[in-house]
Amino acid sequence: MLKYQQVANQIELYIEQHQLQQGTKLPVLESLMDEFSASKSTIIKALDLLEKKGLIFQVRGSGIFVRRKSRMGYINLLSNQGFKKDLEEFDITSEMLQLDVVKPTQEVADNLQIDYDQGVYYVKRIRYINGQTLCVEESYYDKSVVTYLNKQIVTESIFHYVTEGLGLNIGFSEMYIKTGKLTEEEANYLHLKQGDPKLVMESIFFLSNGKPFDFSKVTYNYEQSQFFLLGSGI
Amino acid sequence: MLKYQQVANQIELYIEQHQLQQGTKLPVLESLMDEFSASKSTIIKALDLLEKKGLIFQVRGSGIFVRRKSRMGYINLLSNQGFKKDLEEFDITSEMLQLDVVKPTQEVADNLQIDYDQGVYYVKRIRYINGQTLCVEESYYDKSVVTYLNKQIVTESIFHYVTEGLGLNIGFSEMYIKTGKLTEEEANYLHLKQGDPKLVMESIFFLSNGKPFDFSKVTYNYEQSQFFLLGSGI
DNA sequence: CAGTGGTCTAGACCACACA
DNA sequence: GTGTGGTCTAGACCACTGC
Repeated sequence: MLKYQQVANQIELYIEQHQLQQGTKLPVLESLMDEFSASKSTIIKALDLLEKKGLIFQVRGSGIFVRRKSRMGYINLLSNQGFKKDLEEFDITSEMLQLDVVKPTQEVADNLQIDYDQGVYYVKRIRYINGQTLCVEESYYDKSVVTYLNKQIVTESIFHYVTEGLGLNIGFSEMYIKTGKLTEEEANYLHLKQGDPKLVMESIFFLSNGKPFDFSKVTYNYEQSQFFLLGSGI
Repeated sequence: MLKYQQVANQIELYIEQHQLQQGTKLPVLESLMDEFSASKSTIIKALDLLEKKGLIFQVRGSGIFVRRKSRMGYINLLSNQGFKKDLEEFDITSEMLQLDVVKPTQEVADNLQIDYDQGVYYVKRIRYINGQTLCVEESYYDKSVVTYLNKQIVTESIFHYVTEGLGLNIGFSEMYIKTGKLTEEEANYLHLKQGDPKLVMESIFFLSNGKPFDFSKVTYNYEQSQFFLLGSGI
């Protein structure tokens, strides 16, 4: 693990364990440099990580301060990207409804940047949060990248399999969010009524070499889902 | 302006003007260092900015590549620039419905971290996109920070006034997103029906010293609004 | 004006991609 | 192995905050 990540983790741990309240000032840079035997740049890089995570904020000429905790019960749009680590915090289970190799529709082919005659894995799942229906998820995986899927992989974590099993690196993602009215089929899955509100999130995940490999459409239960997002800088 | 921002701007300009396509490889670091007479760290910091913005992606051991453009017509949740930049091809106007100094409710006082007897500015606005109602916005400003507001400021840009007119620095923000059903009043404003879907976004904006000064609740017309978000790293 | 965070540099060394 | 991006360092200097 990189040094600045280690430093960040240790500072984070310190804040948690000492239950530092919002506004508490952390030691000045020079102290942190001494404590962690690191250069200024390394400390700053660690602090930038924590700032991005929303734990602290830095004020030039003044100090480094603990930021208040954001509201509980919201899903973090930027850390909960389907990655294993973030899903573990909630009690999320999933049930597979379908797993097939299909020809992509134009929409899917466009988003995955593949030809219409290339096969894709189609996966349909329902996810539950603490036993309640959270969302219906339809995912398409480029079969030339994700060469094999089975029920076990799909029920556990596809992303874990992609990174660990296939040794691929996930680089970045795009997410699109809209609201609309539930169709009859969606309403049945979510135990809601047709015409009720839904939140639809389309995501595209890219390998670190820029190749898109996963296009997903997720329909959320509007009663079970709320999201949050931290902004920094302007 | 800082050097790494300048470098980032120039590279961005270069990509735009040469209409570089997705996957195009940019010059290697050393070339960029020469071209901009900057050190490696400075170039990397510039590239990090562009990566965060979603313009490029960097692959260790391989190169720096242009990322594809994301879909048009979506509002960037992280840009913090209002809608102007994302929807600049559309015609956005806003109408002020109310501007008053009021006592905060508990919800407002909590979010702005002030006492119940401190005054806050209450601003209610409607925003239109191409003549259609986009959203209804209710904002509360801590009056001890935003000491004065009038109709002109509110109709133009409050954030511009806060930064330029009052000389304050905006530091970071929190955003909370949920969906629900429109109330009768909201439906009237948005020219939709009671019970139709709505997307509600609550935002809290903080000065760079950590003081929250703006708490806003925005109710979007579900037919007119869609959002996007770029993820990077893991 | 003292204290503190941020930028910038030059260079050593490391980690990964690709052929 | 070569090329390329990333980490890390030590130190000079800059910019902002607040007494």
